[in-house]
Amino acid sequence: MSFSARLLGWYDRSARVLPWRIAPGRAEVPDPYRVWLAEVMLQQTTVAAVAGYFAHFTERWPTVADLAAAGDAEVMAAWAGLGYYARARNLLACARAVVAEHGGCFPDSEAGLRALPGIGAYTAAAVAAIAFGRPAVVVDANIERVIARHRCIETPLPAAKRAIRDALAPLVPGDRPGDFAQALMDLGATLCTPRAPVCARCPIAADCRARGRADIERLPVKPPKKARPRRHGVAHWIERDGAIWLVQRPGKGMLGGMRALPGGEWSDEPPGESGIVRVDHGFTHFDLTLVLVRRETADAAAEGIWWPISDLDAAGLPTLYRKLVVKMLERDA
DNA sequence: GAGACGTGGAG
DNA sequence: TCTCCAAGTCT
Repeated sequence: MSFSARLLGWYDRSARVLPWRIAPGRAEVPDPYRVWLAEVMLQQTTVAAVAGYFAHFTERWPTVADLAAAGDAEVMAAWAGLGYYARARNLLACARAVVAEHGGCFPDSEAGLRALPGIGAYTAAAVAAIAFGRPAVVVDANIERVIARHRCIETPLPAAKRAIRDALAPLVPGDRPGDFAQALMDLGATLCTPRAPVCARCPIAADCRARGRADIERLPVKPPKKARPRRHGVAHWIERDGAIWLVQRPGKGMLGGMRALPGGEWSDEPPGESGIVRVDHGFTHFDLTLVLVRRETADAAAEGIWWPISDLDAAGLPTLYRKLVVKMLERDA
């Protein structure tokens, strides 16, 4: 039996049930908007983390036109806590481009999708395959791992991407390419896991070159990690009449475009003053220690908004600031 | 190609 | 506690 037949047979029996997925065998037609939204949310983000956000977004903005008509602030606030906030900025830009330049319908080709904001090689291929049945070569981190092991590719990532893609391309079936891609991702997420893969239940183990190797977990080979430096910052708690002063961070860079507590630039050295509350927060490429100090007044020139303390959940603060606020309120309590 | 860019869960 | 890392994209 062919690679894709074995894989799809397994998928028909074992596909995960996910809110954005149409179960294999159902005649239902996928909604490209929902497929795209899920794919963007799932970039570098776990299924568990995405589920609630996906439900909220699709309920509040059922179509791409609804999303395109939404305001920047409400979309950024709805994304708060999910991370990688450039995705939210690009999400909105993409929705607006689909409405303005494509009459509200997503392009049905990989190239057309790839040209939209926030849609890279992976997402373009995934949407083309899943939403439009195009035989695109979908390669994400799961699929890289599955193929690197199946072919025993020893080249370290990211240089191995070419070999992985070349190995996968001839395996993509003309029929059910979307299920094929999702099957490989499910396989990587549930059986061909980074650690302790379950080869005994793998549908493609028969011809897997890494099966049985004691060092199968070594594949795919990845470059060594770099140490994360620690940085420091000060945030200001400016309170008046049961409200606190919130600002919006610059459109680019860390937490770009997100609502935040005001404060100084982050630095490599600890600040002179010690705060009343402190949080340690890990980002991808550095750890941050942020201290909170009271201030009586905001910068006269600064743009911002007085936000009721009783309704801070609705402010859409990223996790860093939410942690600080929670600690501050616990302290006062 | 390499670095920037979040967060929370698992082992 | 600590490291790894999850359906990547952009510059």
